[in-house]
Amino acid sequence: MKLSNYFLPVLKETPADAEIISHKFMLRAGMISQSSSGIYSWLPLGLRVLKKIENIVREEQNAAGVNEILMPTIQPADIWKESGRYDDYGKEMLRINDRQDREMLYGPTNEEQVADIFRRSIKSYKELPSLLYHIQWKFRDELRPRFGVMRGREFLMKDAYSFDLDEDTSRVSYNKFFVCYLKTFERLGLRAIPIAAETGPIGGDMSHEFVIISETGESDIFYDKRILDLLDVDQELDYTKDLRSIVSSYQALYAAADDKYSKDEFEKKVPIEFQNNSKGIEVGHIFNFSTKYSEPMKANVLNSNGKAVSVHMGSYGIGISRLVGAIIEASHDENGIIWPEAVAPFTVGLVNLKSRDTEAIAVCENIYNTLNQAGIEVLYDDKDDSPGAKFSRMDLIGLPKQIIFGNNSLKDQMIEIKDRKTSHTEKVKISDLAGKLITSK
RNA sequence: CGGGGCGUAGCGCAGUCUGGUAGCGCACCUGGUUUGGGACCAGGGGGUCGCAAGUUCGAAUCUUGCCGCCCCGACCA
Repeated sequence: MKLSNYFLPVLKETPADAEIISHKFMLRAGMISQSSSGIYSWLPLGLRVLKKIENIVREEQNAAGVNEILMPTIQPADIWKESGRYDDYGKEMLRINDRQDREMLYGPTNEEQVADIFRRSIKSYKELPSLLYHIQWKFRDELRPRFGVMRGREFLMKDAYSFDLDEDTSRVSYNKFFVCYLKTFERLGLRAIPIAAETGPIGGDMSHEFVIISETGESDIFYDKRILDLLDVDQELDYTKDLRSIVSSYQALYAAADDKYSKDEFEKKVPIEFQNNSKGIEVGHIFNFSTKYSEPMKANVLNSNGKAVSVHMGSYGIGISRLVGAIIEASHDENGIIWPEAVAPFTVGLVNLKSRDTEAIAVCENIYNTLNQAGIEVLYDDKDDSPGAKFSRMDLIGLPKQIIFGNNSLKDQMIEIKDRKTSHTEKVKISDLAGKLITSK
C-alpha cells in the first residue's frame, strides 16, 4: 500500500478525550474514529489489526475443533425470557421494539441464542461434545464506557460454547479451551495469565480469566511469578489427547484477582520471592455454567439409557476489539505503538527520504513491487514530507520494520533496515532486501 | 446513577470573571526556497462560539433549560 493512496489521518496532537496510552495512540495513528461514547468506527489501519487478531483467534479455534457459526446481533426477547435473563439483565441490555412492536434486543452475549440453535438440532448424547463459536459485534450499554476501545459499549468478541453430556465431559471441553487460549494469546505476542475467577452461583473451579499484565488494567491480580515461565505452549497441540496435565500445571500455581484473593493462601502457597501483585487487563474469560441455561431452555439430549438430560454448557470469550488496545498497552514506547509482528497492520514501512528524486522514486517503486511480490506486507511512504515527519509518523504507527531509503542509497545501493522495537539498524544491499526480510520472518 | 470537568475552525487551546460582534499554534490551499528526526518565507481560505429560550441598544461572555463528551466511583469481554 502506498501512503499517498492510504486513508491514514494521523494526528500530531492528542485529542483531549483520550486518557490512556492505547486510546491516545489509536486516535493519533488514525486507527479509529469515535462515533459516540463507547462506539467507534474502525479506519483502515485499525481495521487491519482487528482482522489480524480475529484471524489468529479463528485459526486457533478451528485448530481446536470448534465450529464457526455466525449468530445475529439482534435477538428476540423470547429466548431471554425463557432463560430468565430478560429481567435479570439490567439496563446494560439495549432493548428495542420492531415495527410490529415485538420485543427485540441487541445481543450482549449469546448463550440463549446458541442454546436455541443446539436444542433444535441435537437430540442424542452420541453427537456430543458439540463446540460452536462465532465472532460478532456485541452491545452492552455500560454505565460508563471508557479507555477507548478497551471498554466500549459496542465491541467485537469471539464467544464459543460447549455442550456436553455431564460434568466430566464438559471439563474436557473446558480444558480444550483453556489450552487453546494459552496458544492463542501466545501467538498474539502476549503473556496472558490464567487466573481463577468467580464462578458465581454455579460454584466449582471451572472459571478462569486470562489477564495480561499492564499498568492500565482494571483488575488487581496476585500471582506466582513462575506462572510466566509456563507460558510457552510452543509445541503442536493435540486436542484429541488428555490436556489435564497442561491445565493442572497452571492451576497448581497461585493466580487470583482481588475478588478471589486470600492473603493467607497467597503467602502460604507462594514463596516470597515469587509473589507478585500487579494490574491486569482481562482479555479472555472461560466459564462453565453447567445446566443453568439448558435446563430452563430445555436443551436436552437422550443419554444412553434413553433418558432426557439437560446438557452441560460452557462459554468462552475473547475480547477481540479490546485486544487491540490491550496489545498497545503492553507494547509501546514514548514515540508510539510497537506492534508484535503477528498483528502488525503491515510488516514493513518503506520510507523514501528522497521523495523528489525521480531516480530514487524508481528504485523505491521497484523495492515496493519486489516486496509485495514476495508476499511481504509493506506500507510505502511515498509522500513528499520532511524526513522528521516521516520518521515520527512511522514510529507512531509502529510497523515492526522500517526500511529507509536515504541520502546514500542511490550511490551505494544500500538501504537501512531499522527494528522498531530495538532501534537496531543494519545496512543491506538493496538486491538482498527481500531475501533478508523473508528469512527474518 | 452519584461526584467533578469540558463544549470557541479539522486538532490543541486563549478569550468568558469585568457584555461591544472572535484570536493563537498546528493542519489545509497558492507561490518560492528546503529534505536523515514533526522545515522556512510570503500570501490565503475556513467558525450559526453545542442547541434553545431569556436579559440587554448589544451576548462566546450574564440567566434558565436541554444535548453531547471526558474523568473519579459502584459493575462488566
